[in-house]
Amino acid sequence: METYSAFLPSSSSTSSASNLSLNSRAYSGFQGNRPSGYLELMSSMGVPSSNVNNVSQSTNCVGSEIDQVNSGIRKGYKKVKNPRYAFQTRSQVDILDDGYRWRKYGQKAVKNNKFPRSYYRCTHQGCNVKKQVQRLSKDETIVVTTYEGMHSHPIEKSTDNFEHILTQMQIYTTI
DNA sequence: CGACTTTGACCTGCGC
DNA sequence: GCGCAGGTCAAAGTCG
Repeated sequence: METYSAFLPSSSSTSSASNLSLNSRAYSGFQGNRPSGYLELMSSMGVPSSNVNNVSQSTNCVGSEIDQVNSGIRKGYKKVKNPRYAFQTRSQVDILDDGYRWRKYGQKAVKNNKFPRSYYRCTHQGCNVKKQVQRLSKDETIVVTTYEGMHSHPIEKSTDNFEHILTQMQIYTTI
């Protein structure tokens, strides 16, 4: 899971300026595949929404990465190479309500991080999208959410609030 | 009772 | 080969 860390503010870098540059870089890397920006990107990859009540202040779309690594072959699942997309959110809570229903299937302590990483799977039948949620130890107000895979079904909740945030994110990334 | 969380065990990949 | 870290499973527990 360290592969996407290059997209995250590696040093102190919670400043907006630093995030901005990182955002732009991450975004430009995406543009080849998703020319319409984050809103469409997230929508198409199945991360369309969240409840703004959970987002205390800013949602910095820092990480976004196609990490073609996945877990190895094991009973019941195969070596699939799904794209992964990481987002950094400044939030008081770990779980952002993105409109989908998730079931937690694991939690692990992470090295060099006092906060555990939580593993979630979309509960929709036939949809095997996963996400990982982890809080940064160096700045515990920041939650990093990594999505893996694409939803094969519509959103289950209203998404208005988060779309507003996404719009702002899009503005950020297009500067 | 079904959906969900918790948590220890297990498996795999990787570096040494 | 060994140990570590990351990722997943699955049984047990909790909750509405």
